[in-house]
Amino acid sequence: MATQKEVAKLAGVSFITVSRVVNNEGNVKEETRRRVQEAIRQLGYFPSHAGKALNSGRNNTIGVMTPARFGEGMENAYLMGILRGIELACHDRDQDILLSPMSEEDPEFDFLRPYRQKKVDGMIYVGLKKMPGELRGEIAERLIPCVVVGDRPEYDHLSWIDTDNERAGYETTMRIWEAGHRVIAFHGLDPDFFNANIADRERGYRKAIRELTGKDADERLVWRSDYTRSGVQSSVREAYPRCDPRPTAVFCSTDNRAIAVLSVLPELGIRCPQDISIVGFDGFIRDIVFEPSMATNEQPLAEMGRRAADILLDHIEKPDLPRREIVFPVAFVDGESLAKR
Amino acid sequence: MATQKEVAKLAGVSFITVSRVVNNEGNVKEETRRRVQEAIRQLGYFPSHAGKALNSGRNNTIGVMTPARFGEGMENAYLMGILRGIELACHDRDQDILLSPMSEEDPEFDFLRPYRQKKVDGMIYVGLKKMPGELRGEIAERLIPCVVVGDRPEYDHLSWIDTDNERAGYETTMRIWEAGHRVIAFHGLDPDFFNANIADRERGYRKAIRELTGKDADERLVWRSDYTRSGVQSSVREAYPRCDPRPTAVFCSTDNRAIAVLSVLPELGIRCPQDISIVGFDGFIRDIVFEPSMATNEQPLAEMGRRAADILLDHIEKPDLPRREIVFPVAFVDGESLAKR
DNA sequence: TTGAAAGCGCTAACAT
DNA sequence: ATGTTAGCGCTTTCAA
Repeated sequence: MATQKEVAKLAGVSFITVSRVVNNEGNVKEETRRRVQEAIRQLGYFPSHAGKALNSGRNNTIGVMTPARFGEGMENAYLMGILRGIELACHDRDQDILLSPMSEEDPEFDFLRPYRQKKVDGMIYVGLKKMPGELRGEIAERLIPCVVVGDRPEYDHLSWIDTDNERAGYETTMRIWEAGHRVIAFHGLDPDFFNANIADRERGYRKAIRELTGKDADERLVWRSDYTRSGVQSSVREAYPRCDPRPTAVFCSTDNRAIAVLSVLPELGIRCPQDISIVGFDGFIRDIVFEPSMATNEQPLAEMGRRAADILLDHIEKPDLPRREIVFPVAFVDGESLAKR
Repeated sequence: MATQKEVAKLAGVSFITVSRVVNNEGNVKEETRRRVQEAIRQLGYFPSHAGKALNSGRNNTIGVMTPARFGEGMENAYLMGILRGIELACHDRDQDILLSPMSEEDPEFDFLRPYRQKKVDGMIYVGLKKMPGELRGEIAERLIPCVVVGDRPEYDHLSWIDTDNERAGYETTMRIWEAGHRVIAFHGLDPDFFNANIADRERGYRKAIRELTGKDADERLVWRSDYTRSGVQSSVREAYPRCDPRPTAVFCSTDNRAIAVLSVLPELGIRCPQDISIVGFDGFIRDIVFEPSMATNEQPLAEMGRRAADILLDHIEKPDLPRREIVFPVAFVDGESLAKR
């Protein structure tokens, strides 16, 4: 592919003039400019990224680091929603996105590699799991432009964007109560796993229950499992019959859980919403499950991704900008799965 | 961040020795190597990508170009599945993935930009729509390493990977027939749109019907709409009552369509699977819709993405390799939505 | 208005 | 075994 030099030769000027034309700098006679442009067109010249990057230190590329992986089906609708927003912001600001396939199982995985190689100007961490401590330390110390999405690493120099999961958990529980339910179960995550979002939702649930009943939540009403459908199903099979009185509503910490809970109801001989109400969280399945339509909570994923990228790019351009902490609200979406009693 | 030069200074050697150590070349005394490594560690040196790329012409990055965008919810489970596979291959072969946010609405969008800038070594086109003709021409002419996924641009130098949609459409129709159905509708796409996959599935349907009945398919049984749920719904509302006799099964060209069809049944006073069977295509909702569980067809998306990336990387490494054309089989997944009669 | 020289970080080729 | 020179494509001085 053609280089500046070749264009220069064809146009009968020096390569620096080509550079000037390409970058729309002044100080080029109109006729020269035209000649250069013609040569560019003729040779199909395109400025090479590497030369530019080497020189300027800028890549016009941001990295997305995440322990979450692309999956098939629903698995990673969260990551996809965030990426959608990042993409929009990057489109507006002429940036590309670099995905570096790394997995935590890798003994020597290093989320920051793309930055260390100067392949990207900054990074967005989409953290369904917590960001590793050493990573936080290094990012803070070396002032690496970075924005965390979906977690709140209270750490200097780390900007983050999150939704108010605790509040959403609280308000959802309140809403279920107001619909007339007095025994409300929560379906969360096994303690072997950790997920900040889910933990926050549970905290909100507990807080609401405390306020509403004057007592701490009955632990028999807090159901738990791993991430699998079968795990959820067996947890419900076990936990439901043990509850006394039986819950009339289950607040599920994710839509996937809500679906799995829904699927196990027939064998327990109960129906939704006649016998039990179900509320989910995420909004991923709103368009898919429609009988009953699912009451859930929706996070503004695209908006979050977009803000993350915008903040990151601001940081990159002006390193002294103060870090940002943004909490997005979660929107409740009503559905038939939540019935009045 | 430290450079080779600084490391060299600290270790008391010349920068070329640092390069040798970093690249594990021979001809370095063990003691020198150790000294250099210590200096590298101390300074946290990491080879810069730009310098290397400028020199070698290789970026160790492949681009993914696609008119499909990341979406929220189900919208782009297809793209996500493919990306998953690309990611796996790239992980194995130490490559990164570049996403360049471009949209066709953009007057001056140019899918090849990242390649022209030498930001990537090759590209994968994930084509739910057909690849624009000029693009195909340029790629072929300039021998740009490129693999097309989900379409078959019969063109020199263009490798592609696709699933056998026509055969899947044919076999699915056969299967529905074998289940005892004699009036089988097909739900496809409005002619205003084009989607090679869906068109192929329809072709398979028509072929099977011709073989089975000795006649061309009854056009009243070929339903069509745009991509929206409400579009699908109203198409069914209109088309179903006009059929005489009424179909006992609908072969939907995508799962999204199947869901939408399912959702409109109540108002038509028919139930699935008792009154009408439904078969989908894609397998995206297998884990979500379970009453009835959906009979569908699954494409091996991750495997496809993986092969695409592998082929692309082979092409990049050995430009003279012949182009590849790979057809993956589609797997039928049985479900309660397809009932015997 | 144009150009020459130097340097960004790295490696290949050629010394020593 | 180690170092020197040159050059990848570009931009930033500085000079004409």
